[in-house]
Amino acid sequence: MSPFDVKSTEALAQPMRRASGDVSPCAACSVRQLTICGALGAEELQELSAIVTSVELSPGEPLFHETDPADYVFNVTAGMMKVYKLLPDGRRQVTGFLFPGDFLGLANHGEYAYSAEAVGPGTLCRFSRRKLEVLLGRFPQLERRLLGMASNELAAAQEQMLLLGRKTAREKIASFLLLLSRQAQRRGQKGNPVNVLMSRTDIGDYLGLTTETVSRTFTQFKGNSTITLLPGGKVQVDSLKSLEDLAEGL
Amino acid sequence: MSPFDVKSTEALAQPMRRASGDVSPCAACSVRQLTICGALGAEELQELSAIVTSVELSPGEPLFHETDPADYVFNVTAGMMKVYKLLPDGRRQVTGFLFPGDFLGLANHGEYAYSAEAVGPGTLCRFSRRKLEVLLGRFPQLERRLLGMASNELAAAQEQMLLLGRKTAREKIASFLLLLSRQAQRRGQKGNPVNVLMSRTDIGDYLGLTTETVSRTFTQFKGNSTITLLPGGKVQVDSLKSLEDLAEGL
DNA sequence: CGGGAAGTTGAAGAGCGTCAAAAGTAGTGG
DNA sequence: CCACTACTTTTGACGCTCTTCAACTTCCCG
Repeated sequence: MSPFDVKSTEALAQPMRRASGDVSPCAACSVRQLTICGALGAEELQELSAIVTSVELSPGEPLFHETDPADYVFNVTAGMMKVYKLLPDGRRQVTGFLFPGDFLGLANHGEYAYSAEAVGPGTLCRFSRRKLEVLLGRFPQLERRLLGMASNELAAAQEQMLLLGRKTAREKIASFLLLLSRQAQRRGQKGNPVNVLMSRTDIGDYLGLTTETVSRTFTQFKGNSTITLLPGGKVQVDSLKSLEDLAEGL
Repeated sequence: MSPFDVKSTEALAQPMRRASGDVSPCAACSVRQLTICGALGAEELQELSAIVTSVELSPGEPLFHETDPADYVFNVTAGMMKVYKLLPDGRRQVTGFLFPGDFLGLANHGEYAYSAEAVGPGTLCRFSRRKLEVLLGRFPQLERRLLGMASNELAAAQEQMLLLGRKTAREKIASFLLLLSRQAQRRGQKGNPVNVLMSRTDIGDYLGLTTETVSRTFTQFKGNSTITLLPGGKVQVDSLKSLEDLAEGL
């Protein structure tokens, strides 16, 4: 992958394929191709798996907090994480929802730049930052992959700034539903109905809105015949065209 | 530099120092230490300078437009650039102001992910993306530096999302003035008075506000004895404490 | 079931946007 | 040097979107 030319990850999550004789748990990892580990061959992968430990989180359990010493970096392997920043009075901005294959652990002066916690139950791979850096020096393709992922995140961040700064509540919600749908499709799931696993509060904190406005806007879309709210947090998109037009302000 | 641990660039812009015998223009570059070029030794620098051309821009002149084929990447060497994204109806979100040493050219599927234009007169170094990628493969420290810069930008983007999603107009303007002041100090200039070189419209498009609100908020801070507006777009900070408290919502 | 959290709905209000006009600033040419 | 124009900034009045505060309903999970 070119480090500049950010192709959205076309690779789909593979079903577990554990060849007999594999000693590395990473070799069987279903999200390997989505993340930095996909850049490595079998032997290199084994070195990587030597420095990794698995972390399991319960719903709502924090992984780390902004300003904690940033000794580890992580890879989501199952579930969904949210990362966010707080203002002193408690106002919160969710800067992203992370899915299997996504990478966390960006730091600033040795401290995490944001907080991270599990939305539902989740599992992650934990790498010692120090040890991973040694491997980065030895395997340049790891670094290249990391750069590609960072570029991707940067493009997403800019799209989100456009949303936060210039879109209306309707446009924000429409964009959000489309984003969730497209992300699901990239992970090989179906894009409709959309699985909205996070709470209204989390959605509001991601879009710069209150829970009430999020709820009202959903209701409005329901009245529009744009969506139908299904049980279990699923949202059926009845008019994709409507949603796409709304998202772009048309 | 660790690719994860993003240290704010402490290096200051150096005055031009051209040793006799230098053949590479890069060797004399005053912002070299601030950007990827600082990762290279003299010989490597010469290879880099072989693939670079200089670009001069007049005030307001575009460098590239979102969706243009992304054949080049750039380094700002003088002046200030703004990068932005547009909605179909013309609403604009400025995602960043770039200063000497900053890097541009992130792409998505071979197309630029945002538009870029000069604010005042500016100059940049232009690299062919293709040729630079070859060098990246040969000089891993270039890639590491690039990753460090991308991580820095990512942290800044998250801070900006917090601002756009959760801060009030007053908090946004206060944060903006502090950001400009700190950036100037990092570049070795003095942080007070703050040199505000961009228009009210650009500020508004950066902070998710209208020009009118930007102007009104400046007026309000003036009445507060927090700032004084000086001719030439300079803003004198009279009470740093006020501004810092405002920025954090205290 | 039953209790608590999450979500929805309602009414009122604030903050920021919109529209309009005045004041300031800069550049141009006589 | 000043007048003229064009643009940017500031100020004012008003309106609308979204927030705030509150009550009610629905959904979970024990």
